[in-house]
Amino acid sequence: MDGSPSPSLDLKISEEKSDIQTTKRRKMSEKTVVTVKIEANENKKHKNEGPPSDSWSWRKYGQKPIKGSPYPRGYYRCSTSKGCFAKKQVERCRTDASLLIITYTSTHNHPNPKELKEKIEEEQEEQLEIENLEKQEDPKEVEEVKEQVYLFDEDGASENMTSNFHYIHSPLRDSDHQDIITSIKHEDEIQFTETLENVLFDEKEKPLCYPHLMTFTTPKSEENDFFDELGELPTSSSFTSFMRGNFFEDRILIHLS
DNA sequence: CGGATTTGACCCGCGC
DNA sequence: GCGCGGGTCAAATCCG
Repeated sequence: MDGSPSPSLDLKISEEKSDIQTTKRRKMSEKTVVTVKIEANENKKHKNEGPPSDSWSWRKYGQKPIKGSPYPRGYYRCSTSKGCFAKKQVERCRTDASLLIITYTSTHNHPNPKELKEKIEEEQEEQLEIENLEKQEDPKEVEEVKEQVYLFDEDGASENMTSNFHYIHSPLRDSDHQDIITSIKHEDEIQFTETLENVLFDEKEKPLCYPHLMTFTTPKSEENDFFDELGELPTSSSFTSFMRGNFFEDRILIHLS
């Protein structure tokens, strides 16, 4: 404080900074919250508070202790692309250390490297198939395969994957198959947000996490049980449709290495 | 040596 | 206006 060289300069810098920050903050409305169950806690030895790996590469830029929680929150931003605004926050559930709460903010503005790689490999395989068929000189079959490939590109199934960049819905990906499961919350799902907010973060009356609600490691026969339990909650149609639409689609496998 | 992580400082919003 | 809590920055440090 005593050594501040040029007050006017400092002021200017801080003004610019605050403009940037407020702009950033306004943009941060798009959030997806994912709770991740980590069964194999033994791996904590290797990666203490480390985040589960997903198909994006993240760079940690901060960590803060969170009031009321024994666990700090880590702040990560996407390091794949320089201009990418995607961020995530990783913290442990206050009441259940085996639950990670990951909050994704903003979407990636570039393709997912791994998905891109998979796509390229897929296309190469298709190309190979075409070439093989052409060798066999079966024009009809060749045409069929070509058509399929064409349609795949035409309807945007592959293009959208790389142009829409809404990857936050399946943020975590595979490798070692630990049991993980998760719930996901989108900020624009207001009713559901409130509901889940109550479940996860109601400090006044309830524990902050309901592990039994989160642990969908084998959901086939337990789905109904889960929804039975939810019956006590003020479920709205958007809530249930959200759950059916996204919840189980986004089953997540985590690689802890 | 370059990229990733750590960590204290700083800034901002919000509630009182 | 002040203090608190959360989010970000950036210098120092670590690591492959």
